[in-house]
Amino acid sequence: MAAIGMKTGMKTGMKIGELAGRSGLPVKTLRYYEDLGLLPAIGRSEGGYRLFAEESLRRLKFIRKLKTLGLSLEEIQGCLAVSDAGSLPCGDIAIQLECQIERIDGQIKELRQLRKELKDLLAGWQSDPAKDDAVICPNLQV
Amino acid sequence: MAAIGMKTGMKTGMKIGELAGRSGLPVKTLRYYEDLGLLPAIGRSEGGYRLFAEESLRRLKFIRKLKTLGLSLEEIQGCLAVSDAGSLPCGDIAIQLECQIERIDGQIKELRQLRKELKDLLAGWQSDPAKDDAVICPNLQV
DNA sequence: TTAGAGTCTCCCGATGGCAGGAGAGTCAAG
DNA sequence: CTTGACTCTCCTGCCATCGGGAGACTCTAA
Repeated sequence: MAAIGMKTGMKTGMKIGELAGRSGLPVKTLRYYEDLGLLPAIGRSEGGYRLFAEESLRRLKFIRKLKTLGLSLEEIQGCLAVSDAGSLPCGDIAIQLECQIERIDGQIKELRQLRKELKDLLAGWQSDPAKDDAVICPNLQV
Repeated sequence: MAAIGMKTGMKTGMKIGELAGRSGLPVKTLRYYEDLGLLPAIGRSEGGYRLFAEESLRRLKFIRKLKTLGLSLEEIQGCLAVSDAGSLPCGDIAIQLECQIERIDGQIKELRQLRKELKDLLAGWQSDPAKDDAVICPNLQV
């Protein structure tokens, strides 16, 4: 209690709109994250407004970064839990990212397989085949 | 009205259960397709049961084939509409399949890009970096 | 004091392709 | 006639990630 007008010192938290503006995320998203436990508020104002710490900005950047890397909110929550427990989450994050790479590899493999199938099919495609009432499209062996 | 017991000749359509059994698809799916207009029934029995023609089996094979190739039911419906209009849908199907290849290429590209990003990130990963209170994970530039 | 902006909770919608179930009617065999 | 299998319509849920809006409340600046 030193001086009057301690605007910077007496931070009691920012409201959700400010956090939205500063983070660039919609208010809805922030509420959603808070509901999930991903983004804890430091409390509520007398009127019931969520109050967030400056720290939340860092947390949001972290969340969005992992999201752009393809992690689900649930996986991100796991990483954050490690961080919140006090230890550096780097190891756990690395594991998640490696899992993500494997998932991506699997997806790429499937897509390539499918692509090959399509290509092969189109390679022998007859644009104007003899009409065959026994099939809808003579190019498809169904 | 020739003979009695014209079991094979007097086909008035099969009920949904038979079609399900013969096509290997769940009843629910068939009803869904019929609701969408993908699989028209030839009518209803007195009791209100859907009645399907033999033709429906061919149609279902066609649908499932295009589905395994990654087309949406909406796209398949487009192909079927051409067929139903009397012309061979081969050309339109080929267009859809080429679109599908392009989509797949786009997806593969995105996935590869993402994979590269992840790999690069992990390449310089420090499993036990110096603690930095300004970031949650020092390996992520957020 | 009052207007307006911000915030609250709660509920619905959307995407795609069905699955599960309730409650009621239909049909064939015994 | 009865029983049990089949079918009908209609409603809900799922998977993830929010977006939109209603109705009520709070806060701030003039």
